[in-house]
Amino acid sequence: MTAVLNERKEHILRAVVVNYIKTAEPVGSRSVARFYPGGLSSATIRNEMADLEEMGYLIQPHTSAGRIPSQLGYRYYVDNLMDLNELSEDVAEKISSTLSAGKMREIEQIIMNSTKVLSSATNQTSLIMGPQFKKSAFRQLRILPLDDKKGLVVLITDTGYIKNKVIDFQHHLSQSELQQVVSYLNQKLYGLTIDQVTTSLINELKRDLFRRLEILEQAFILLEESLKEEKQIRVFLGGTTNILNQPEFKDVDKIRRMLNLFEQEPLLFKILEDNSSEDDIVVRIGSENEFEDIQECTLITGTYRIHDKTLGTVGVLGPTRMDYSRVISVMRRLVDQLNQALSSS
Amino acid sequence: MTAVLNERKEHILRAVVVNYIKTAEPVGSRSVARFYPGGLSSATIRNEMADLEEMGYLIQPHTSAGRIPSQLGYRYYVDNLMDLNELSEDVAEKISSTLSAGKMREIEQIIMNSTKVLSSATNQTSLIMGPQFKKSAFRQLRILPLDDKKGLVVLITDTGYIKNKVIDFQHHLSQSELQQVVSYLNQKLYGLTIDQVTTSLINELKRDLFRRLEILEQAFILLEESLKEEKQIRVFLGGTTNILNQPEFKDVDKIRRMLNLFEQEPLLFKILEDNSSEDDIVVRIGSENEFEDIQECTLITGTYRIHDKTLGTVGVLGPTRMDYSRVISVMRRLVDQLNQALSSS
DNA sequence: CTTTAGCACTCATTGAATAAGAGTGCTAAA
DNA sequence: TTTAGCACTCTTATTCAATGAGTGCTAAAG
Repeated sequence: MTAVLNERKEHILRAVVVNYIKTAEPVGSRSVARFYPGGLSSATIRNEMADLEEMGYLIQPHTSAGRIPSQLGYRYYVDNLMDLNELSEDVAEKISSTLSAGKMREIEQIIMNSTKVLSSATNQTSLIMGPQFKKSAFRQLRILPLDDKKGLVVLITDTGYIKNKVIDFQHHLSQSELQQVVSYLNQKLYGLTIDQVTTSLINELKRDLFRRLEILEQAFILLEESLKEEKQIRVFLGGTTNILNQPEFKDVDKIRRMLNLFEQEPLLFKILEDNSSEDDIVVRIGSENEFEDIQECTLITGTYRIHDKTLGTVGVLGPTRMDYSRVISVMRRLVDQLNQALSSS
Repeated sequence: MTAVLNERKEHILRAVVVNYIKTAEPVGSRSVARFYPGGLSSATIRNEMADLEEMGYLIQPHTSAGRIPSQLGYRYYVDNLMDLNELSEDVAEKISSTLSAGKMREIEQIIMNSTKVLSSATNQTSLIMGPQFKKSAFRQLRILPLDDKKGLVVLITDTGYIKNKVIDFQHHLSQSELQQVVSYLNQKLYGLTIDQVTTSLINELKRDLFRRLEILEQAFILLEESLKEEKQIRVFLGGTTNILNQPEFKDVDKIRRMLNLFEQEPLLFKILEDNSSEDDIVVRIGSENEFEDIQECTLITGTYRIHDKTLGTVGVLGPTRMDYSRVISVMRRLVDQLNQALSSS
């Protein structure tokens, strides 16, 4: 990857990153000297730090200040220097217990709880994208007559989504006519993902059915609305107030921009979706993020799956000065548990 | 109500309130003099203002500053001085169009949209409590067999709630057995509110049924979970970032406390529920609020109904320096539209 | 008795000047 | 190559005076 630093420089870079993550203050040569095992003097460290700055790994906020890691510095740290610390017992415990308590829970419930654990365990804002409805496979469609004018359409997918909608019948429908329509639809749609149920397919089905029964215009509404819904996948947020604890967000204006972002679900969705990869865990530091609004932040994402099918993405968003090691281990753990919790249902 | 002020004092109090609401700056005698129609000198105004302060309607932040309304001052203004300004055409339009666009919408969707209009039209944070599930009346219970091991329980209330849950059958159930159970349950439960379906009633039903069929343990889970849910009514928030625009929230610490509150749904629920009254619109200024966390704020609430049954509460929360007139007219309008939108579905 | 002009006074805010302190870069010696 | 030493830089905190908005009070005018 990037040019390899000699061991001493690596030590120093690590010292700066670790210290800065902890204190949020520029770190000077003296503190690094204390940190450095093979007792070097601060003067030597200063020279090395000047080098590291020239190479782009460190930044000096002003002449008489210590150094802070640059984006490149963080990147080098994450790629080469960071060692994943073990999760403390209680955090691991907390994650497991939150996710496995009652088995009989809705998928949304599971996810909402996940945002809570994730944000509290990382002290950052967490965001989790719910399972992508449009990638779920159609399993069953049912119509429950409520009275002779109304019915309840129920749509069930393989990922456990259950959508329903009350519809008005235009004309009276006999039980057997309803049966016919429903079983026809089930037969045609079975196994398709919601993605694949295009408007044209629906229209085709409609034509087909109208030939036999001149009714049921509305029975299709649920399907059509489900399609629209692809743009409305929910993103769940947790710990949004955590950013207020970060000194980099002591400026009210920055806070506003950030919270504003949090209110725009579609944007969050895009951000998460763009980062959803087959990879285990992705770390996007600063301007590595495509979205301007978070280019002062680091976004760490992971994907969760059910039966090896990618369902959604979980993310942690915070300032670039973030405890990478901790966040990554927490997220790894969470995704594991999430996978288990979901596949057992 | 409170002691009545003479006309001149009322004029002056109104001037102070209106000005302060607009500018967020303490208003001095000179600005009131400009505002006052019957050209009085600032000295006279000063005397009157000193009186008003002594009477508790005004406050002087420090000796050489103008006056700001006290809580009592706001109260007097709201009760006696405020004239409800007409809603501007475009705001009225916006509310109507948001709520009546597609008729075929879920109740949750309607409410989420409402929070958006409400917050953007008032520049404050809006909160809306979803229909109280527990006060809805049971209408129908259905069980849809999915395969021979699983079924979908569907619970429908008169307020349009549809709850569903996949259950595992412990043993195989014949179609007719299922029918029996279901119709028995429907008969027993019809018309009861969810509130009234107590655990003891459920247990009674269980005993009753077990005598006939030794199965269906899980069919009750939906019911039982529905009961638990009474504590989980969702509160929808809109425009939380609006508080950041208020000068009274320029302190990061206050912001944190406020946002923290916003993250605690159960608390929000309590706050709204306590304020839900049969009355049209309720204004709670400062310490009139029971909850400490919002005693620097004003909460204005209204209730929406369907067929004359109170369903939920909508609220606007902001600093006591709030444009009462505007918020109240917007809310009145919104509640009206909401009532219409809900009763037409 | 009420209103108003006049004036001294108060207090928050602003900006400049100063002091303190942290940390650097450079030089020269080890 | 490393290190001690020192002058230098730049931020932060503090003090101080100046500014100005607005008041309260008094005494005169209506």
